[in-house]
Amino acid sequence: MDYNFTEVEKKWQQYWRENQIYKVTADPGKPKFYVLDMFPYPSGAGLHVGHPLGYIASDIYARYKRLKGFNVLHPMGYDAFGLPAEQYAIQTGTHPAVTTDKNIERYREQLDKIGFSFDWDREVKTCDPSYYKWTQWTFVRLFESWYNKKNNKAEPIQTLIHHFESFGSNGLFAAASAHESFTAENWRSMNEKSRQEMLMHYRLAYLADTVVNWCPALGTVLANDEVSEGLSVRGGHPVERKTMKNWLLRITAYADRLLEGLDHIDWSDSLKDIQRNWIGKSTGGSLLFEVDGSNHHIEVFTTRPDTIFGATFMVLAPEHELVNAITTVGQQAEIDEYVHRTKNRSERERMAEVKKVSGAFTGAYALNPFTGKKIPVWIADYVLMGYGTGAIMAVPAHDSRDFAFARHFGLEVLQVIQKPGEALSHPDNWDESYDSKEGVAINSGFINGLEVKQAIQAVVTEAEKRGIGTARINYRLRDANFSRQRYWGEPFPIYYKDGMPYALPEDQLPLELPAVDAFLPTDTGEPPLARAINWKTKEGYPLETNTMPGFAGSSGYYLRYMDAQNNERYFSEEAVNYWQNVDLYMGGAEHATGHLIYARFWNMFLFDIGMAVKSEPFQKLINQGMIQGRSNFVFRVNLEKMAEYFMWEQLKDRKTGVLFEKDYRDGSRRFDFYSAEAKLIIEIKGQKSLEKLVHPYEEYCKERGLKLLLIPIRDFFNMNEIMQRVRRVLDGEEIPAFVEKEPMNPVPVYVSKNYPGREFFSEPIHVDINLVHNDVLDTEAFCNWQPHLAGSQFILEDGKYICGWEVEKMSKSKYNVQNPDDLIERYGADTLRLYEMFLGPVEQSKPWDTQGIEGVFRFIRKFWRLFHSENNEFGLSEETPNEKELKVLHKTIKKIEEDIERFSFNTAVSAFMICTNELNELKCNKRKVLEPLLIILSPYAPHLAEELWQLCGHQQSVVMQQFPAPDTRYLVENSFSYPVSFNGKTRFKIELPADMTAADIEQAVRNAEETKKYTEGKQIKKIIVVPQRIINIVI
RNA sequence: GCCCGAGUGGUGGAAUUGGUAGACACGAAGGACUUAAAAUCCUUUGGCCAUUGCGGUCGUGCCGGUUCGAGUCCGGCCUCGGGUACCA
Repeated sequence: MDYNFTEVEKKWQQYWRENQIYKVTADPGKPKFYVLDMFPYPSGAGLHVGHPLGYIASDIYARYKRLKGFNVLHPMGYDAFGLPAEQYAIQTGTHPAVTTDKNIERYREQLDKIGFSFDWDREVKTCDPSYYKWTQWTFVRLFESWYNKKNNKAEPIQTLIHHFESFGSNGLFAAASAHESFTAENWRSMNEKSRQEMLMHYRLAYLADTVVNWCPALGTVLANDEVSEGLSVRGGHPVERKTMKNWLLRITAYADRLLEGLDHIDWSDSLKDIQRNWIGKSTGGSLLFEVDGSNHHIEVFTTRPDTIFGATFMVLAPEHELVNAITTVGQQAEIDEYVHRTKNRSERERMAEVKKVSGAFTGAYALNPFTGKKIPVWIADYVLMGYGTGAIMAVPAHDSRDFAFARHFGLEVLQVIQKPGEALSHPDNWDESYDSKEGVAINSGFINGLEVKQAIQAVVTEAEKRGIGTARINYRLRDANFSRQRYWGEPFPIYYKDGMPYALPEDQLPLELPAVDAFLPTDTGEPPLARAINWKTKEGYPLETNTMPGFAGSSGYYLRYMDAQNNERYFSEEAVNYWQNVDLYMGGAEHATGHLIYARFWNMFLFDIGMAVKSEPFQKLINQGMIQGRSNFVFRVNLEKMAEYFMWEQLKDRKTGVLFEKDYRDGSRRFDFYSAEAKLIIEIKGQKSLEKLVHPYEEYCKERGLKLLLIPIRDFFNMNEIMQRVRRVLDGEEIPAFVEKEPMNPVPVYVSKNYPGREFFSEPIHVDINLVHNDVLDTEAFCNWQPHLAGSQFILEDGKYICGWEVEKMSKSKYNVQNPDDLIERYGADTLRLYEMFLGPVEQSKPWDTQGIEGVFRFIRKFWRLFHSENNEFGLSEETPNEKELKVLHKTIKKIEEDIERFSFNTAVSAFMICTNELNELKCNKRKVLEPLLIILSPYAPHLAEELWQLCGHQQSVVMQQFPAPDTRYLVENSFSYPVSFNGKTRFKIELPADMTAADIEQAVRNAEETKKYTEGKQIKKIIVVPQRIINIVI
């Protein structure tokens, strides 16, 4: 063994730990840099190779920045509250804290083995009371705040109370839930409870009745981003709609700032797009419709006020509050039935029936505010209560859903937008609605002839003038549901007095999670915390029994890292002023609509109240790609099918001189092979079936004067013998149809991937990737893998068994999970680090495949050998390096620096390989070349670099060194090999001085021998010369 | 349906601003060293034609365009991946 990575890596990991090499403190004398990874949820399965991909990339960057003189904050911790540990607790009774601690220990062990430069003194666990104290603290601040749209920031609830006392709700411009306006006198006459109820409409953390995503299987409510296609993201359980009282965060107050902030951060466009779509800003207007013969008004939101003249009916969501009030007696039964039906439909059913048109008529009519025309009011579930006002004006001519509805119920369709130059056709003849993104208004009273854009403006202006409408912006984003009916989460620091919630005073935080006798809801359906004994305040007020969701603890964790051990504050002012925000955040794009939105919101709020100093938490973000699994397959043979396949190979295409048919049918009978010419039936089956069938077959053949051959499957291991028998029959010989032999013990047979016909007689079965090396199966290990595989037979190709492969999700059941520990044991952490980077761009998703890791492993040993003699003795030359050697060194320094700066880690690894190959060729072992190389390699392969650095005679860790500057003097070339192309096709190369002028180059090329050959007497029209790049001759 | 992103050898990928397509690595084939294996080293390796050497020709999902020159830019299409979905 030339380089003992096992020993060396252990040695340095211990050194780093004992000497606290990666401990950082705020140091105003140095520029800061904050590199953060999305902290993991510690699952029972441990880390697989996909997790560290981002950690390795960020670790390399952090180490690089440190060598560049930055004070680098690079912490790690655990998102430790979560459903899996709680589900496990329900099943086994083990407290989630116990499971979580155990998992964290395992994670830590795995992380340590990879050699990360984390400052573990700053570790946080979201389930630790000293941490969640600040999650609770922030919640209380949210509860005690409202959003003032005039100042565009959150303010203490006190300022709102002052306003109420003086003006009531008048003159207020705030983010609030819908409610009746009131005067200062109203306010003063309210009792405590009513006032609290009123304040609840404004608080940034508020309690409200909401239609929620209820997941019965998990026994909890889920946020929108935790539900996908009507199923829970975790576990895939069905989700229902249910109305419940829950805590919500008024994130919608920040919708515009969340949107606007995206313009100032360095995230990928796709991620920004996802967030923009999720926020879903749409600009339009709200219009008020009178209900004919009543005092009720229906407000609608529309992005197309210009189509108001085409509104031929109106649709309300079935849950709309006015439905009951406006429904006529005659229609009551129908409406009730429809409302009942939609209410009791699961979310999945609703989504599955999207294409089906349904609805019911209320019997009421609304009046078009501009024309006064009576239009019928319907209800239908294609209108959602949660968006806009829960009511729409339907313009069937120009909206596909309204069109479908109108057609289904025979409602009027009226065209109001027309594209210039297009002929009018009657809407009755349309198959679909008419696209109205562009065009001019027709049939539209005072806006006739106006372009869409102008028409929208004109309608809004007119509506405002008449007091029947206003310009309005709407967001798709909903307030975030913050309650979970679960045990394993942060308790709310809230108690109830007279049914109204109040926040615990700060000195009573943290409110610790109580002990419970079981992790299940109570018999009355209350959350698990209701089981806790004495779950009330000192004064005896009951405490909230819901807990906070997963995203609570992960929203502000990056701030806590800045000052993780502070017992007095979330974090000190000094710390936040120094560390500011995250400069580089590495993590998965799957958090785009969850964590990454909530954290931005959380941070903006903390910014508003003067805690955070930057309004955006994560300046630059890189999404590491997902690592998919690469599964291997063996092909299990169906012996009968295989025998039939081989037989057919011998019989088909008149190979025997007579024509055979395969799968010949006679009534309900079927024969494998039949030849009308030779009057012969050949049947292949297992020995035992043949024994049973021999008589019926013989009878059948006798009746029809046919010859018969019954061939047991086992004979196929001797194809020659079978074909001899066939030939003898064809030659007219009388031979017995069936020869009884000893039955065969069936053993599983597996056929190699490229064996001819394999796909016809075998089926793929997942095989553990650890039994496969470069797609070649270790057949012995395979036989020992599972008991039923003992004694398996293999049909090989070129003496090997080649497996099939496919890219799939990494999962236990597919036997394709690769954990880093195994690889570290075999190749070492440095190889793993380099290989994960070498695989391709960090941002790209790719399958994990260990093919190729050997190459990186070889590089590590080659690099080691640059410093060692053939007998593995360390030794460097003190000679002055020559130009060539210096060029290799400085070229590499430059390339590595450029590559790290643009997060191109894979090409940097290549550059190290090229450099090593070149120095190897130059037989260079000079200290002046190799030492700087160690420093630039150290972010990638820290253990190897430390060991060699020490062998070089240095006392201080390589981590403490400075990144060398490339000396461009050595990079200057004095000649350049120009590719000469003709009409863009490269033909030959010409070596010319690098500083030659374009004119001289042109002349040199004209005179070149080869030029004449390729012009072949044709006239040169033009020569393009790009110095130091190319020459192109146009002929 | 709508909004993004990506398609390059047998494989992972490189080509940074429109300028030598396939760097680097794996795999494969052949060879050296070795009693043997491992390790190491050398040669070849996009397809087709030619092969004694020279070379020729096609080629970055498909079709077209801009340009002296296109993997890179533009238009249209196909396939795959991600997001989202009665959002008015």
